[in-house]
Amino acid sequence: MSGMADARTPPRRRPGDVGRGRTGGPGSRPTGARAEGAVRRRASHSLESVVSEAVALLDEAGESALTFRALAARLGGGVGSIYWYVSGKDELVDLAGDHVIASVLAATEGRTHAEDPLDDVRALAVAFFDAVVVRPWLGARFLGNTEQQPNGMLLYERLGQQVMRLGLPPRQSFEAVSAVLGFVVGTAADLGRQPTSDGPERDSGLEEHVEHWRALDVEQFPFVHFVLDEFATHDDGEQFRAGLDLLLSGLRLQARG
Amino acid sequence: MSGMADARTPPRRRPGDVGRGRTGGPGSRPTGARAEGAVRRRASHSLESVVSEAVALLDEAGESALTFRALAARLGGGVGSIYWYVSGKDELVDLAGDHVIASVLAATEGRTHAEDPLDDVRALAVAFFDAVVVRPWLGARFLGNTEQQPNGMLLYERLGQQVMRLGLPPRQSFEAVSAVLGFVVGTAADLGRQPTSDGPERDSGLEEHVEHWRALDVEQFPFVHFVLDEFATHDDGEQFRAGLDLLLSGLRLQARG
DNA sequence: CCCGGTATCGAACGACGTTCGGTAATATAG
DNA sequence: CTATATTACCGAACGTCGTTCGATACCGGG
Repeated sequence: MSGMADARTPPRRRPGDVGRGRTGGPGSRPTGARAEGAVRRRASHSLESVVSEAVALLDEAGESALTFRALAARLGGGVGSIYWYVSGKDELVDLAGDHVIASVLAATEGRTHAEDPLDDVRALAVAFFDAVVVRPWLGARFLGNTEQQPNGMLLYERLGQQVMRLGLPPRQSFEAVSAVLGFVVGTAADLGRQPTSDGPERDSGLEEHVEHWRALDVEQFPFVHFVLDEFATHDDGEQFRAGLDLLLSGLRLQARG
Repeated sequence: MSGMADARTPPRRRPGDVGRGRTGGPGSRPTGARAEGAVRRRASHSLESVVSEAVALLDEAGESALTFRALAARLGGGVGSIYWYVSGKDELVDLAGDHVIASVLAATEGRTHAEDPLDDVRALAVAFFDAVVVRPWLGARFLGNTEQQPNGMLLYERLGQQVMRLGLPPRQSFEAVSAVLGFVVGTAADLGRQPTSDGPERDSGLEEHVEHWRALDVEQFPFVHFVLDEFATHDDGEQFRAGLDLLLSGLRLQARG
């Protein structure tokens, strides 16, 4: 977005190829802790700590909170050090997203396949949705990138393997998986907007929203008034699953046809 | 994203309430043209010109190209002037998005209702998709805001009115409209990534992508290889409509329930 | 003519991503 | 053990960004 004008020059190098920068060498310490006596004045990082602290920062205070300066402070080091592990902010956010997807995959791994392939698809979709809905930054960034990151790829494959069991031709299988993924990410990003204020007032601005809707002219907005109560009392997860079921029942229909 | 730290203080005022800042006064000129003789050294703007130039900037060169400095230069004026019309960048992008949605609404207005309500839903959804898929900035920004902007609200209502004709109860109607909108925006944002390179090489990086997929291990990624050819030859619009039809056929099933 | 509201201007500010020369810590060689 | 190379870290400095603010031009009504 700024700084130099032009092409993306990669950093000098990367420690290993994947994983930690300082694997297990002597004096290897956890996440950038401070001096452990009186020795060692410089901090020590690792790709893992950089990425997971980035995720923490994003989860705690949103996309705007992830700055190289804030991240460096959190790691107890300097700004420039981060560039040893990532080539820039884009890559950092990509890695953070992939990190989250990895946890989704881990959480759903090993689940024995249900008899109905679509039950497996649903379970995977719901798990992914739950991870994205509380992370607006993930939805916004991952649209369009989902199938590019390693773990995004794995998620895509896992979903696809279940759809394959339906016996549809390649084209329809491809379209089905893309549709499910698009729906999940789109809906999750669309719904994930609660300020998470869990104090005494946890309207999270919803009542305010409802009031705004109610104030609209009934004759000009008949539908809005028709569904106003539903909007006021809706649960995001339920709403998502209802939409997902519409999509999946359409898919089942196609599989039978 | 930066500058001052805290609360959003609105600007001094807004010229009218909606529309032009200098409505039709003497010497009112189109979009910030330069001096028309030797007189008048200062530029003159309007909310409309500010917003439409912002849209043009976004469409021509993407989200990062929308800068207050670039916009001011395009309008032939100074940076500070823009703040007379909008309170900040957020509002500017919101207005730009609403501007685009307004054009979608205008383009689909007056279409006589088809016999099948779902045909109307589909037409509206496709029109909206087409507008978003070529505008990544719209998708990314409008997730979660869709139902907040005036024209977003109108789009929601228009979609809802067609769904109402299915005779479903409020809850299911609400869920259906939300699902369709989420799917449209999500999928559009997901697909809208062509670099629009229309030179001799218009792979737009797709072949590169295909190669990357092909290189994956067949045993570990059976689904990816199963749909590889489809991915290589797919058309975004077709893919979207196929997914939309799945969703709509599920909805039809529910309406017959 | 002047005067007050309206609209425009651009220098300046702080935060941001990124670069780069320098340096500490460690590994390896002699 | 010393010398040297490699690895990892550091933070001042640069250019761009959104935003603010006092100054100033424009304009219609007294």
